[in-house]
Amino acid sequence: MVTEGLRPPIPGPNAGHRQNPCLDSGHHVDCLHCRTRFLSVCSALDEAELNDLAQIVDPRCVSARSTLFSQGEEAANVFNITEGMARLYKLLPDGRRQIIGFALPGDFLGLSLSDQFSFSADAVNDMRICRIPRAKFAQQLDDKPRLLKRLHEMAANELMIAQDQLVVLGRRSAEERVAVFLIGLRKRFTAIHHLSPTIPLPMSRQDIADYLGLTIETVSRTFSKFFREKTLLNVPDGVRILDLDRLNSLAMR
Amino acid sequence: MVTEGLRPPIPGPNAGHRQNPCLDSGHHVDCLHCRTRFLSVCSALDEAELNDLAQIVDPRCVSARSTLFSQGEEAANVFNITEGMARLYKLLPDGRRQIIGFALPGDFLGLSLSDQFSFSADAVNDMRICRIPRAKFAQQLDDKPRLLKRLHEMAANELMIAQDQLVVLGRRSAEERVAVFLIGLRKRFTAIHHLSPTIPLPMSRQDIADYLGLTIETVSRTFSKFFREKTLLNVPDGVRILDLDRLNSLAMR
DNA sequence: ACCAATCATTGACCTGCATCAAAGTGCGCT
DNA sequence: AGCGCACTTTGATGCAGGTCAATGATTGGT
Repeated sequence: MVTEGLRPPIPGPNAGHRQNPCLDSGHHVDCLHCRTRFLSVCSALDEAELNDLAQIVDPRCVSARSTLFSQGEEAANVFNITEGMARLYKLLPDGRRQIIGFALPGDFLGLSLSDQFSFSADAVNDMRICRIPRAKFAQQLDDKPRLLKRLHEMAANELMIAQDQLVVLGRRSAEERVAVFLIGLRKRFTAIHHLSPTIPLPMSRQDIADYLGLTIETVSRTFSKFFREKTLLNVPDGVRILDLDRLNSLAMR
Repeated sequence: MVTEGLRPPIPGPNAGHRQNPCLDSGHHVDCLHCRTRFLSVCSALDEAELNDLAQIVDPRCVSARSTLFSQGEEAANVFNITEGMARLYKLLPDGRRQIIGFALPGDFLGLSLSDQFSFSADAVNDMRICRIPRAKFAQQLDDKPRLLKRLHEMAANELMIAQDQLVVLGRRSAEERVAVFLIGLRKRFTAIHHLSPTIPLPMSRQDIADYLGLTIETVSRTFSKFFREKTLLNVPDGVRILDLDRLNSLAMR
C-alpha cells in the first residue's frame, strides 16, 4: 500500500470520510474541505476562488525517498504539501549537501515562480501533495490579488526563517544548533497538529547533520548527550522533550 | 560635509546636475530620473505611478555608522537604497553577531512588510536612501498589482540569495567562503556600476568575518594568503582580482 | 526466521579554525 | 610632526567538531 509509513491522519472535521487523494487525480478535487486549507496559500481564497484552483490542481501521492524535483530542472509545476515531509537541499559539485529546509503540510514549493528550481526536493516519508502547473498558477495570481499577497507573505516568512538559520549556521555551537532545530520543529508541528510532548523525527541523522552544517557523528553525539543528561528522551521515530527550559536556554534568541 | 567619504558618483544621464537629495526632504522628489529607478522596486512603475510614489518618499542622507533601524523596532518605514552600503545583521543575546547581508543601491529594506524589523541595519559608509512610510507604501501595493509583483520577485530573489548563503555557512571552508563573497560582491557591483577590475570593500574585516561565520583573524589570514599567491592584489579600499579562475574554482557551485 | 543492507552510535585521533597575544598600519586631531 | 585610537596582520597555542574505524541496532527482502 502506498500510504504505508504515514503517521495516522490527524482527526479533523472530515476524519474517516476522506477518500484517498491518490485516486482522485483528474477527478473531483475538494479544496474546500482540505485539511491544510487554512495553513496553506489557499487561506487567501474564498469558496468560489477555491473552485477555480480546484480545476487546475492535481493531488498526488509521493512515496518515501522519491524525488519531487531537482535543482536546475524546468519548474513546470508548483506544489502544495498536504501530508508528510520533504527535504529541500542544494548540492555542491563535489557532493557536499546542504539541506535548506524541511517542508511540512501547508508549505508551498515554488514561491519564487522562477522557471527553474533553485534546489532539489524529495520525500522524507510518504507524502500527499497538490501539484499545480506553474503557468496556470501564475494566471490565477494575476486574477486574484489576495492570492499574490498571500504568496508574498509566505515568501517573506520563508526569508525570515532562512535568515534565522544563517545565524544558526554562522554563529552557533553544535549543541545550540540541535536545540534550535528541535524547538523550531516542535513549533512547526504544533501549528499543524495539536501540541504533543513528542517530536517526530522522520528524517535521518544524516539529514539533520546536513541541515545543521554538522556531521552525522556530531549530531549523534549531541543527541546522546541530551539523552544522558535527561534533556531528551529517545522514543520510537522521535524524541520527547524532558527539560524544555534547558533546550530553550540553549536555543535562546 | 555630510557626503564626505562617499565614492564619486557614477556618471549617468544627469551626472553633475544632481542636487543633493539631502536638501530635498519635503520638497520635490524626482523619482523619474533616479539613478536606481531600474534597479529598484520602482522599475515596476510607469511615470504616473512613479509620481504617486514621489508624493510619499522622503529622500535622506545617512552618515556612515549611523543606524537605519534595529531588530524588534516598530517598522514605521521601509527603505529604498540609492547610494552607499548598509550592513544587515542579527545579534544573539550574548553579543554574537551574524551579518545576513550587505544592502546596495536598488535594494529594498522591509520586503516582509511586517510590523517589526527582524534584523538591524546600519550604514557602512555614507548613504542616500528613500524613506517611505510603511502604511502608505502598503496602500500603494493595493492599488498597483505590478508593484506587489515586483516586491514579491525581489523577496523571492532575496530568499534564493539567503539559501545560497546557507550552503556557504553550512558546508564551505574559510578559503571558499571568502572566494564566494568576493565573486558575489563583484557581480552585484557590476549590476550597479559598470564592470570594474577592483572590488571596493567599504566594510571592515570584522564585518566580513561576521558575514562569513568566521573570525577576523581567519578572514585576514585568508586575504593574506590570496595576496601572497597573487590571486588578489591589495588596493586602497578594496581588492583587485588577479586570478579569476582560481577564485571561481574555489567558489564553484 | 534469517540474512543483507542501511543507519546510528561510540571511540580514538586529527585538523581547521578559534582564541589569545603582540606588533604593525593608517588616520584624525591638535 | 607627533599622539592616540581603531583596525589589521601575524604568530603561538587550544579545542570543537571533523575524520576514520569499529560495533550495534533497525529494517526490508526472501
